Amino acid sequence: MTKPFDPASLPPHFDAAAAESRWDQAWSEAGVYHWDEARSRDETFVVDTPPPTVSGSLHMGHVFSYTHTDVITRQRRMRGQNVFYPMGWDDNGLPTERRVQNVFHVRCDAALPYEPGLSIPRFTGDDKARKETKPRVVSRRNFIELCHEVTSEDEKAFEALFRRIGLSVDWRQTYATIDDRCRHIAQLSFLDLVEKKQLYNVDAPTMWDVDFQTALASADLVDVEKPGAFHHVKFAVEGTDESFVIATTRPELLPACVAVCAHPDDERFQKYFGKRAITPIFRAPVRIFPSELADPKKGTGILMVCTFGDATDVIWWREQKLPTRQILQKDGRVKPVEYGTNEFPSLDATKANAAFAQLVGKSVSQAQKLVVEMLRDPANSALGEGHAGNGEAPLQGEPIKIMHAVKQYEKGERPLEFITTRQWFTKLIENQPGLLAKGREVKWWPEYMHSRFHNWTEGLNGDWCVSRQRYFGVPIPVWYRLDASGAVDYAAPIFPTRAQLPCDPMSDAPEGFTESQRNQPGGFAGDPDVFDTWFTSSLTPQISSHWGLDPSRHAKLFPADIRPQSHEIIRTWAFYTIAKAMLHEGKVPWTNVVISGWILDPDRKKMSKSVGNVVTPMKLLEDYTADGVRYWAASARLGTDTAFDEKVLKVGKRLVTKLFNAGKYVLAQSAEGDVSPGAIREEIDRAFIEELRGLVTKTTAAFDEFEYAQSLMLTEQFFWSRLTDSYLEIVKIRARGEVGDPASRRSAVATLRLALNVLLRLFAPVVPYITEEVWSWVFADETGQKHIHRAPWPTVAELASIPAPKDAQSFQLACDLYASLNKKKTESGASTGRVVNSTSIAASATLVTRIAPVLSDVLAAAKVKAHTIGAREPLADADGFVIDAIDIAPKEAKADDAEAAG
RNA sequence: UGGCACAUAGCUCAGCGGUAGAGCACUACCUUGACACGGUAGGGGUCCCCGGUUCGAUCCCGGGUGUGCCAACCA
Repeated sequence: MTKPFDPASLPPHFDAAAAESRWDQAWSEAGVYHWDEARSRDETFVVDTPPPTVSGSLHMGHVFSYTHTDVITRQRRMRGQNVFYPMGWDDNGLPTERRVQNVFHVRCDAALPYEPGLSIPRFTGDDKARKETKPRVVSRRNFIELCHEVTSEDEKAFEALFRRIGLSVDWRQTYATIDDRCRHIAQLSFLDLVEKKQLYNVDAPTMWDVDFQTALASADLVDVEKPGAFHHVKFAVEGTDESFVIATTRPELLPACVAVCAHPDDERFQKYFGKRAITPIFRAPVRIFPSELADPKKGTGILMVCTFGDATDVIWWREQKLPTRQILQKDGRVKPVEYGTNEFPSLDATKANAAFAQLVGKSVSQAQKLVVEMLRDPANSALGEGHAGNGEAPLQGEPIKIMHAVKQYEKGERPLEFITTRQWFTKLIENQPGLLAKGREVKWWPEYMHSRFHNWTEGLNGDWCVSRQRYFGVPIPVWYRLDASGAVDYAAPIFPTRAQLPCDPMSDAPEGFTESQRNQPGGFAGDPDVFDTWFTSSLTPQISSHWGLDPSRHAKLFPADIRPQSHEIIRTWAFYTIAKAMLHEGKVPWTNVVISGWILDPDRKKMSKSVGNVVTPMKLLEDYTADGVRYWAASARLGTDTAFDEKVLKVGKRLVTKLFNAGKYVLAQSAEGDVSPGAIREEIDRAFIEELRGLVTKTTAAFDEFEYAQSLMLTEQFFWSRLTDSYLEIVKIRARGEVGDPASRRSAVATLRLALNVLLRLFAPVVPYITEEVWSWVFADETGQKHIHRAPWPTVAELASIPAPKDAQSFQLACDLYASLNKKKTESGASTGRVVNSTSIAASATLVTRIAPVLSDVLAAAKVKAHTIGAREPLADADGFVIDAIDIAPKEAKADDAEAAG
């Protein structure tokens, strides 16, 4: 006898919310998702989880991609792999910095000393009070402590949501990108790269955001379409009576003009090469040189080179060894300079200085207006006596308005500037070939995502600026000596020893110095800067593996097996992670990158907080259950952007309900004696199992290619259309013992139970709650696998003991005949539940023979009392079963239905 | 301007060298003992356009068009 299972003990409807919290707790207590440190690397599956930014909230885009990872991970766990699935929190960086400033009304000053035990209350005042109260200024270390306080709350909320959606994370393996270990490993990375001569510091023009006042890397930039205008400005050619007109969108940089250039083949300007031009207003003599980079068709074909208007200016400055005339300071305003010096030569220094004085302290846009006004004044012409056109205004015509793409910081508002500052750089350019090779070594899913990496890497045009002039981040672990006059010696930085890490050079003194020597002549100064957040985030595989801290753990967890992420950060996160792994150990950081697409809103726009079109998960989890939400996420293939569609969630919830009901029904079927797979002996049962074998093969192959959506679709189709709509309906009567002998009843019950058991496991990675629920009713005890998520993934080998059917199509034929009978009933205006007194069936001779072994089940299911079946020419196999006649019994009278009885 | 991707039923999406699929929506019917969050039957598509390869193309190749992304362009 089967194990007693009383379906009546179950609630009529599945209470998903209760089950979710119950199972989450049970899984936690049982350690179902724990990584086993004792098992070997080759048995282990390591996930390099994306650490979400914890300043803010999670939306469906997060749920989407994290579910993809979880589905893959769960299937690996069921395949017996020792899964390492950590979670990180990215709290390092600007978003947290801003939030902490607001929450506590504080500002950070890296120069201040650390105040141990400092406690700052939350700022409760209104906006007015905020304006009137001066923010409390704290040291960087104290600021970081405050960041921890704020982010730990977000972390709790995030963890709760991630648990609710059933991420099978090993919550013992967590980190925050600003915690001690991450700081330690990031600083170790810095030291290692210094030792490997892959890191250097240099005083050079750097991409700079004037609002945040920090250096940037090209990966931090975005293009923004902005209005601008071409200004046509006349320059004179020294020692001639000639002149030419340049076009510029940045007339305010005229005082920083250091040269003029045109294409070498441009006949209009060839005669000027080697001569000097004279700028208007400032009357600075500047070189005129040829360059292939100048486009004869653009503007007027001849242009001014300034220090620095854009990236090309930097190239010309470097290649042509042009002088530096930096007129913008770090806040984007014009700084004081003096004309008539070597640095700022002028043929009329008095006039130049008078003009420039008006610009000092002005912003770029204010300066532009002023310069344009000056250019309208004929007195400011570059053209001296003897020049044709002497006496006209330098500005030729009105500025021509255009829209053009301008690079700016992705989090910023104003176009970036190039400002000469001292920064630390990681070498990329000389490593380009190696990086491209590493990109090919990694498997990309989908494969075409590799081209994103390849294109970006191939297009690199500078090293990676890793220093940022911010407060909240990992400090750059460097001090500099001060000479007797107090000047900083950047040439020989002092690095900490590895034992000193993690360290904050603004709070800690270098070895051989005492704190009293800080900022004193002959003493030292700490580097006030922090790392680019990607400098730390690019180490997530090493952070999880405790690189540099625990060699044996590192060997077990590095490189990782998969890196899940979305495509817009291939150029940042994926790229930098590959770069770090290569530079440190010559390895790839992971063997597979799996790329999730985006969730788009119904207008096909990316769901993002800044656009304000995000859908938050909580309501959807309540309405459609965690499994329903996961079903939605798992329905989308890797790499594919998907429009958010609530209908899919509905389908997911329906599946959950159906699994609950089907599970309940199947497990309620019982038979005397053995109902293990050995009892499966009927032809139709074996034919059904044969199809199940095909499903197991196909879904397993799909998962091997990370095609979880394909696996889900196949499993769902099989469950719905093969099991519940067909097989279950056809064998119902036999399973109830109303037809056939006890052995055939056992065969039906055994088949139903085996199919349910297998299907639950195939579904488990996608819908962990309902599958665990149904599993727990009977299978948990029966198999000894307490949790389905540790139960083995189904294999064909596991089904090998069940003999193949005589005819692989037996089940399909039964379905065909059953459908034909149903169709005939429907056409006759009767419901499919009606009893058939008699019917006559015709088919090809082969079909008549082949249907025989499964005929009784079909007739029972269709409630056929009497039938004839015979071969008829010229019916072919493809014609299927033809129902010639059907005699449907009158509607059965119900005992309690007087009307129907009459 | 270049690279990549996508273009299939009203909607969201599968599929794929052999004359089109699912779910939702729609129509008709059925409260049958797991499930009406169900079932049965059905309507609905020049598989973006034009060429080519092939016995045969929605699928492969070439060229368009449209959409999205990534990059270049910033004088």
